[in-house]
Amino acid sequence: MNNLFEPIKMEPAYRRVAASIESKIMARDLNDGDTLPAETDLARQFQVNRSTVREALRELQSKGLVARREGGKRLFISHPQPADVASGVSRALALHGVTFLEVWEAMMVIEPQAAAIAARKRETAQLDELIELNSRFEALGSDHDQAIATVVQFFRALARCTQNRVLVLAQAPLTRLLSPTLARMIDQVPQARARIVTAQRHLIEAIRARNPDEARNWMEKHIRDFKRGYELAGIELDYRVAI
Amino acid sequence: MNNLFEPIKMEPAYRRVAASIESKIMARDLNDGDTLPAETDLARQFQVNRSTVREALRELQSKGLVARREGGKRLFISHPQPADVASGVSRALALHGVTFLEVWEAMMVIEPQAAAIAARKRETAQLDELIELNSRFEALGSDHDQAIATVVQFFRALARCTQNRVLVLAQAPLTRLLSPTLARMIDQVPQARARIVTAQRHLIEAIRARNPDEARNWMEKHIRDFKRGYELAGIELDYRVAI
DNA sequence: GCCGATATTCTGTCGGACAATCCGACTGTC
DNA sequence: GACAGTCGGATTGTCCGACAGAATATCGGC
Repeated sequence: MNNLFEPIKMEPAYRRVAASIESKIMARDLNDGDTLPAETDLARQFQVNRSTVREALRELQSKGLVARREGGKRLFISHPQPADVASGVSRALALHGVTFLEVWEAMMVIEPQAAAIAARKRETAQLDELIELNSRFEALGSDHDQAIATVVQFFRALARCTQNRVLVLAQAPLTRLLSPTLARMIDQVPQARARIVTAQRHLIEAIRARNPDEARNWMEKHIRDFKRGYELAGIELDYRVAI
Repeated sequence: MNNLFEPIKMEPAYRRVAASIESKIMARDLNDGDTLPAETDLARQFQVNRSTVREALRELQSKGLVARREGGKRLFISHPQPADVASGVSRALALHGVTFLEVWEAMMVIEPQAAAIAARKRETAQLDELIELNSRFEALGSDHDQAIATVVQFFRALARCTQNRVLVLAQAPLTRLLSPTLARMIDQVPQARARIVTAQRHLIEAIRARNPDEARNWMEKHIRDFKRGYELAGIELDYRVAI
């Protein structure tokens, strides 16, 4: 049966301080770039000890709501950077033991559609970036780490072409989780590089021509190819991704 | 010209402590449910002050890597809960001023495909949950908050039908960002509720019959309907979402 | 106005302290 | 044996005070 009383929650001071600052940020009462008052000042305002304020600040810092400028001392209000958010998501997924197959399936959901949208909305500079990344990938020698980094950058750049920050953020963790296993695949499947170059070329052409269907189809092929590559490389598909 | 030496980065002790514990967790050297040593003990092991350890712990706590059991005192290793991760993502998107249109577009990318996969992979218990949520939504009176919560739960439950944790996590922030504006829409468009019930019924039927195409089509209609509802409610589509 | 030296501020870290409270063990009662 | 009291140790939340070193502001000189 149902309990009559809810457990009362005694939130510690450092959490209340953090929540208070956070709400000011979310309400845009404190804006991006504003400098936060000094710790002693905050301690005075909240009527708590500086240690307590510091613990609250660590929390905000790891949420990405405040940050320190390069080599700087004072804290500034900042907005969570996509890279940080994405790394948090990847960490969570990795810890939950998500398999390669799940990541791949999610990419099959997102990437082809993203490519189609990119074909409709891309801007010239973004197309140039894709072209640049493609030729850089082709020019790379045997440095596999570089190669994988370039492939990942290609995916990210393509996501940016959609002009949709939600899609950019949804996609970032996927490529991040993919890259370690992608390394193994490129190592062991000789023809992988050529196939990637080809797919990228066709994608670029479709996006240049603003042809969504063609872009979607090629992206689908491209992603499907990854799975084929994994199978060829003898990597089990229920391999738990790691970062 | 290029500098010979890179600036060495002097990471503060609390960050090194946090990184050290985090790496132990990521390497599964510390497993889910294990109790963390007491603060004084950690301070002794790392040879730093307890205050320093505490700042490190706050960081891990807000990343969701350690948590405290209900009313407990000791810290335990835990895996980031999807809800926490999703709320971090939504916060980031909201702070970046993402518009309703971007969220909607992302939903158009993810949800129909997710529905198709759900139709292929759902289990019986999950289908029952969808049915339950649908009838609960229909039975609800004029309590709009309850209604929206139920709609959101329906989306989440449908995502779980895909058996894909990546999709679940990718989708969660979207519904979260959608719900505040969804409230406004249901308030102002009288026929909205009936249309939602109908769409959910058709979705359930398609998923029950394991018919991916039908599920995809109905989900597409369903999401498209949201946008129509917004237009009817006179909500501007470049409205910045908030949480 | 620009530049360098100096003073000031602020952070990172430390040590110690104390109340609250959680936990486990122990005890006695029904 | 199940259960309510009691008690002591362990642990957290919070505080205080302190100090070195780095970043920042100030000021005098050109």
